[in-house]
Amino acid sequence: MPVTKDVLLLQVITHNRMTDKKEKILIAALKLFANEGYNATSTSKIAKEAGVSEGLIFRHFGNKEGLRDAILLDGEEKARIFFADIIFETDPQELIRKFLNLSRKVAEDQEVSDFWKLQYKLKWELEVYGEHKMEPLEHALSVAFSKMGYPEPALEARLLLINLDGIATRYFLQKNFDLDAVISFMHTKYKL
Amino acid sequence: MPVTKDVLLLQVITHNRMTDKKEKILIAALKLFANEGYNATSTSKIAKEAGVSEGLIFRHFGNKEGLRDAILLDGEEKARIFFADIIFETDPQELIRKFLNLSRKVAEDQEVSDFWKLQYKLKWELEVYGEHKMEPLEHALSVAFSKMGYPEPALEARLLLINLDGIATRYFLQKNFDLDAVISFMHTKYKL
DNA sequence: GTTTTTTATGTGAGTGCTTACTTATTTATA
DNA sequence: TATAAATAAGTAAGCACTCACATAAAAAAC
Repeated sequence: MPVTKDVLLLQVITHNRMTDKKEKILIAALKLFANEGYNATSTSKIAKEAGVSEGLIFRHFGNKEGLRDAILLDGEEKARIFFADIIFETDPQELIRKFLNLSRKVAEDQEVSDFWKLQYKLKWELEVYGEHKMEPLEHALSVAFSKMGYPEPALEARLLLINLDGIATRYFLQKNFDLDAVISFMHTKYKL
Repeated sequence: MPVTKDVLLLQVITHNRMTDKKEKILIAALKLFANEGYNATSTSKIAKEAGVSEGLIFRHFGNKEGLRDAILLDGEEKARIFFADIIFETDPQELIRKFLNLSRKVAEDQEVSDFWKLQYKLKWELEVYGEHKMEPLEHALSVAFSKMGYPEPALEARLLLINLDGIATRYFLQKNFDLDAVISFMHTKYKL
């Protein structure tokens, strides 16, 4: 069975249900990890924020690392959904355009913004990049650049993704970063 | 008195001297903060790594934050020195070439690598970008692009610096990142 | 359909250990 | 000998995690 957009969406709809309190722990941990960092957030703090006994964290997730991994696993799914619309675009120009619009889409929604901030924060705190998450996107970009006649589509795709990491760094950390100026400049560079 | 390369270098040579053990603490803390993170590194660990009693850290730096700030302050100076050779280059093509060579220079020296890794790690842990550190470099790049006839030199410079942040993210976090492939591709893109 | 048994969910007071930091005392240097 | 540098041995607070126990929900037995 081939992987399609519908299959990706289905995987989220059929996601295993969980208890109210378990979900509250996940939401509280996501918020605290994103704002204070993983190591700086204690399990007692998470329990307090979630309105739950501390022991329940360990009942559901085994240990603190288990809670972290549960959040990361959930994140992989969210990321795939977030990229699905780009990956299955057939027109190359439109694909690049949609890709460049990613950061604007992130900036528009506070919850989405927090999610990606956490992803980058954890990357640096745990020192794992998780390149497999970006691989389908890189491949789709590479195909698009190839269709558009670029001489080095694979490298062109990689460089564009590296650029996205740079933009994320600035957007989340530099207080007066002018996102629109940079994105529209990139539009002209790629002749869109 | 105008700021020149010599003035920048002088500031390091005349830098206040410090005791052996104080410097050992700074070196150990830099290494541990860079590789394990600020919150994940205990003062006792630093003392052990430096071969020094734990109390000495607090005698010299007051508290853990004081040690962190001392490292960051030292870092601003190191960053200026590191960029000086690029900023005072007059030939635009050579300036861009030297800039693109920065990451290779970082990769060559473990201590320099630790230093820049720490800078980025702390950026994310403390959520401050410190754009003023990069401003002279951005200005120099902008002038170079202007000399080379680029229509939007300021934006071109900013995009190149953003790219550097992306490259740093990959270089420090993605285990199999091919730095040389990306850098040499950028050389061709800028026709160097 | 009610009782009994089993399982899943949840609690809060502990556990030993580590943390950042202090203080009293000794060692080196000028 | 006076002052600064360094140490060893603390301290209270906070950490991740455990455990005996309570309750609620589901399954099984009658």
